[in-house]
Amino acid sequence: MSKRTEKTIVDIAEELKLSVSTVSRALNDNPNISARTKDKVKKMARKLGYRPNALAAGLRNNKSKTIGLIVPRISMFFPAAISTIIQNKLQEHGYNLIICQSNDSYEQEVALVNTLYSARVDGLVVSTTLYTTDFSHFDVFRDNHIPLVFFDRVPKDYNVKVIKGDDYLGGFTATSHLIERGCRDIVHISGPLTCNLYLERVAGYKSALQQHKLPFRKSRIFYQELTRDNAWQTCEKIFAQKPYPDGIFASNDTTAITIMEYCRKINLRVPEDLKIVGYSNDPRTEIVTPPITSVDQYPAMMGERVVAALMELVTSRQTGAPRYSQEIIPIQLIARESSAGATKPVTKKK
Amino acid sequence: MSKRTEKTIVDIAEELKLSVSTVSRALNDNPNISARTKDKVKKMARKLGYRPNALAAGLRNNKSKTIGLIVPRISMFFPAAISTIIQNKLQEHGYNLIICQSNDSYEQEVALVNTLYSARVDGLVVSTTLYTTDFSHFDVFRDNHIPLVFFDRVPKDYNVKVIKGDDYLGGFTATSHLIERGCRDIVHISGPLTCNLYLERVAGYKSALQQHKLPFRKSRIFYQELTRDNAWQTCEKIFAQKPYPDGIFASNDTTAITIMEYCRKINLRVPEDLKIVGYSNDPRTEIVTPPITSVDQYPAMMGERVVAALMELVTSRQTGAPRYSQEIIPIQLIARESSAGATKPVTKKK
DNA sequence: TAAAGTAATGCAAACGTTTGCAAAATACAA
DNA sequence: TTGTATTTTGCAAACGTTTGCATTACTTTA
Repeated sequence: MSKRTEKTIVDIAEELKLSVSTVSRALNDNPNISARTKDKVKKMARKLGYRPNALAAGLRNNKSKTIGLIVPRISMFFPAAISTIIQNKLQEHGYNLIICQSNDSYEQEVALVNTLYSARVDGLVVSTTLYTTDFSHFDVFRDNHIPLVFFDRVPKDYNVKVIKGDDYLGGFTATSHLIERGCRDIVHISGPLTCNLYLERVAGYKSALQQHKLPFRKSRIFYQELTRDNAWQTCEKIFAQKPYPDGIFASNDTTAITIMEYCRKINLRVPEDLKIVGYSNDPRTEIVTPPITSVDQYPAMMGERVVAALMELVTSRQTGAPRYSQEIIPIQLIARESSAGATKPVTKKK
Repeated sequence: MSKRTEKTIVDIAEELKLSVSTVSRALNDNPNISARTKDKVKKMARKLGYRPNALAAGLRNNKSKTIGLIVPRISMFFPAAISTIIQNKLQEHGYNLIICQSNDSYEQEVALVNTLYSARVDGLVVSTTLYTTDFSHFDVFRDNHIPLVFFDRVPKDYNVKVIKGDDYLGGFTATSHLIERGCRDIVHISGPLTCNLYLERVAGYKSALQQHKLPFRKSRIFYQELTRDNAWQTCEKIFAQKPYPDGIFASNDTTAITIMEYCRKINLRVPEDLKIVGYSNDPRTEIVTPPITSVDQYPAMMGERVVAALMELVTSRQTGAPRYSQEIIPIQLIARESSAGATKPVTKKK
């Protein structure tokens, strides 16, 4: 019985003795409807409390004015920051955003891709799971030429639009920074190598060591999901026996912060005894004591580029515009107290 | 040309020489379709790469299996935590979630409510803007009996389902705690009173003072948007002249953290010279030095209750189930170092 | 005043589902 | 076998829009 109040353009048409097509056109500001009619229609629409039905319009037009977004989790700084930007930018373009979290589960990601396809989103933005190595669940989008953009955690060997940070340079810069500040035995705590961006940071780390003629040792690098618990456990391993490292480059800030807490517990001074660099420039790095050096990834810029790329794809759905390409967002090292110390000459060996 | 690949149930029907109705029923596991037919249909659906069109189904059924969520911003701890819970819970119920941010702008909130209505969401969950005092933009939902649930920042005098924290008790507990730890001159930094929950916390603050026979002074309470910048400025005001307060109860953790940083800058010892209590139990309170006492609001519980309430409303759309009621989620004070100190007897005056 | 041109409106089909009701096919009983 | 009950399937309308094409209503010009 409650449904009696839902007005449609048919109601407007009847009320005004016009045809539905005229009403539809009037509401959409079609140029060949007279100004007077438009006015009448809009007034009546307001009077009746008419609300357009996006489902019906979407069905007819084959577009929903909705974009899907899949991120690992919304509670982590970097994806949250990007989601915010994307949401606000898309709003300006008149698009809605369906934000979904995969919780870093491959199965959930697959399920989400399918429901978002069913929802007939006009485009999909994804930062993949840590463990996504098979990308065939995105085929529906790619093969149907529905705009598809990946950011940050992006696929390897899958032709698609990609916007990522400069992770190689990030790893290289972070490590070089530690070396320049005097570190000679640097541990790297990395995410799992199934995720491409960690691979690149590791490559940057290695390359920095090499360039400064420092030995690379497999035992000085750890691969793990970068959670607080794992960080703590790894610290226990690292500091179970001497010699202690004099620097740690952690591939996220949660890990870096946890390392610092561990150091406090075992009375290791940061930065005097151990220097730490994190990744992402999470605001938390600034409020801990001492503040932690980190690698900024310019989330705002990345978010804006994602939306720009998406809108390009959306508007050029059938033109021959290239559906894939890779864009690299720069990084910047933000030096803070956790890696302070005299910049030492780096060419001479210890 | 790309559209040629989009299969529909009509294609399945033709392929199988069945009617579309049979195919539809088969896919929906309707009981009076034979098992053999169901099997055939599902096989063919898979073979053709059929994907249901949620828009069409939604139009026909007058439901979209989608819920809308409006929060001030997704990058703040509390709304982010709740959103995560809500999203994951809804997924279990087979619902999609459209997360939107109002950025604490009333105009944006109004706009979002309208587009979400147009999108024909099956329900709406809202934590309002700081400045929302007129709630008439929600009338469309309320009057059409579309499930509508508010949490945390909830309306006043607007009959609707509400799930909120125990803000009065939170304010009371936080203040009492400071008093018990020896504070006699307690500043309260509150959010704007347009938002109901701050009003209640203020009431709790006052009542605690009164109960311990401490004077309430208007000059010791500040109303502001609880940002980092505002917190810093307020600190400058507070510490521009003596006597300094010996305790501050801040209505969010960002403010509490900023106060602590300010204290470090002016060499005021926390907790010896000044004790601090925040609100929300943001994980950041735990990693700063010293860790900050805060009031936990049980976001997980609140999120779960929100979804439960929503699902109740959704499933009992036309039964006479009450569309409004208020639920209070408990709070708990988490005492940390920022308010440490001997528990002093509180009855005797200074 | 009629012809021709332009502006404004209407008709009807289509988008992809679901579902009440009718019809057909099968099973069961006599 | 025939009739009846039961299971399975099909027909067609409906959901609320949009849009190509046809039609009608106005202007303008000669």
